[in-house]
Amino acid sequence: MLKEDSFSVTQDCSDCPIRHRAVCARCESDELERLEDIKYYRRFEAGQTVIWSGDRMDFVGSVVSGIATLTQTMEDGRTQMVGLLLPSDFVGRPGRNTAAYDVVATTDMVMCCFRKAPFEDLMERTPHIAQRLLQMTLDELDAAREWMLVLGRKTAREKIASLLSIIARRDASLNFGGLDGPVTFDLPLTREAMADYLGLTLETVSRQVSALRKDGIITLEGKRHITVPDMSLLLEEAGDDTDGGMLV
Amino acid sequence: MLKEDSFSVTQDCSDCPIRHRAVCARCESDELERLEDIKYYRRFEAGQTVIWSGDRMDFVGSVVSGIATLTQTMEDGRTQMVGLLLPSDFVGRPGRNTAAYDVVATTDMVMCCFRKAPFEDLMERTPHIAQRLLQMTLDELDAAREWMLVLGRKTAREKIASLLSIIARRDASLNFGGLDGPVTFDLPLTREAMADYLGLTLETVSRQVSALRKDGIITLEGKRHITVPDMSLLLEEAGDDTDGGMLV
DNA sequence: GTCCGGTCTTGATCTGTGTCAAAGCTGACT
DNA sequence: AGTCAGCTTTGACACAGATCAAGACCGGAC
Repeated sequence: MLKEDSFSVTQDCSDCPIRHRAVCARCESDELERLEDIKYYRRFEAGQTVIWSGDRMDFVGSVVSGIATLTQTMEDGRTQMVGLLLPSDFVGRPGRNTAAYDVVATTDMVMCCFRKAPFEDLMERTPHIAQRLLQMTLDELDAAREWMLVLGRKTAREKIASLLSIIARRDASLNFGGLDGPVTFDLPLTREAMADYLGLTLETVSRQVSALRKDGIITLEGKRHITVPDMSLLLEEAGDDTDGGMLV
Repeated sequence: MLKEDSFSVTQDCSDCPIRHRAVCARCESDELERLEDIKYYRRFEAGQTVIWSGDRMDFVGSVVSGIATLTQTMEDGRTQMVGLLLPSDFVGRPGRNTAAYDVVATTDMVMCCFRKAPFEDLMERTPHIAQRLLQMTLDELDAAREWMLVLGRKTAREKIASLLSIIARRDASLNFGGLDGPVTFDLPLTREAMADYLGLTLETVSRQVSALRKDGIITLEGKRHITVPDMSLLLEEAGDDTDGGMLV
């Protein structure tokens, strides 16, 4: 279950600042009005595991700001990140989930609760929203499968390039920036988190990031601020000339 | 698009031999009757790619017999299998799919076509079936995420053990067999296909299968017929003591 | 300022898996 | 029966990435 004391309601949803891909009081007001249910913000603080593997999800929500990760763990402690939650991403599903949600940076979410179970409501009362939910789930499935290719077949350098291009793309689309000129963004993950995502060690991540810098594919300011002079070069490094959307 | 000449209608669905997890004329007759649409068998022959990456899926169906795989490919030819279709599995989704479906062994499917687009029909006319579709998609997503852990963090030996235990479990559940005593099954995949699934080379697969045999975890008759004397030993090798369901 | 913990980089070495190569097996076809 | 092609096994070696270890950097607490 959600640990009730790990977050707090901060404000009403009415000034939701960004467009959400899922359900959101601002952007989908006409659809959600009819649900007549509660919409509100919740804030999750960094460093917490807010949903545990095996928890039942009794809500739907959309990320407004911050970043969280979805992680699978083995008994001996090995972990694999299986998803990244960035602003505009949707959270929530019927039944139990199998991965743990860890908050990396303070994250605000728009939560939508329902009088009945959220998913019964969604399916019965608003089939068109249910259809969107299905579409988003399928998108996540596609993303997971593309990531399987990254994990199974790409080299360390290609993996790093893949991750950077995903984050760059996500960032650009949120800020309505283009991918033609240089792209600049802040890396929201530590080297260790990147390693967890890519099935590598943090040392290898560090080395490969340095290598990409030496080769002029990326520029670093500090540890986290990255500029990509030419996205097509990065995509080439990723072994990924299709510039179609990848990942979550 | 489905290559229309790559399969043929063989018989009516009325004698559908197995229970399907998805939609099936026999098992869900009351639900599907109301759709008043065509249900029929189609046979796909081994060695074909029947659906290509980027194809639009204009049908839903369920595997009756045979085996097919879902594969992602890079431009340089590296491939990663991202899903396995075994009897009782469901196929079909709105929109385009990103992976190619390859038929490994002659596969019969129950196809359900609709007067309108299949997924509009599903969502609008039968929300309870739509809900099942969502649930199945989520199950696939869970499976994909568990597989990401396998690909990213497990050793070759653990990967082999994971794959074998998945197939053993699927096989046992289809044949209503238990997992307590010895489990026997036929490996439906070549060493190369196993390697594609596991992000390994076929040589490594061969070596690790031999190693598991030498260590008494499995017994081989011929190349493909496998007996697992004690499933718990195999699960331990997989680094996977939870005997919960994995993968597709 | 100094200390300190967390993060990141770099180096040296080790090892698991890939690569290349050769040969064994098995079933299908003539 | 022989032969052939596809699949599989096994060996020798190479190399990418892991592991172990030492420091560098950087921001916050005091």
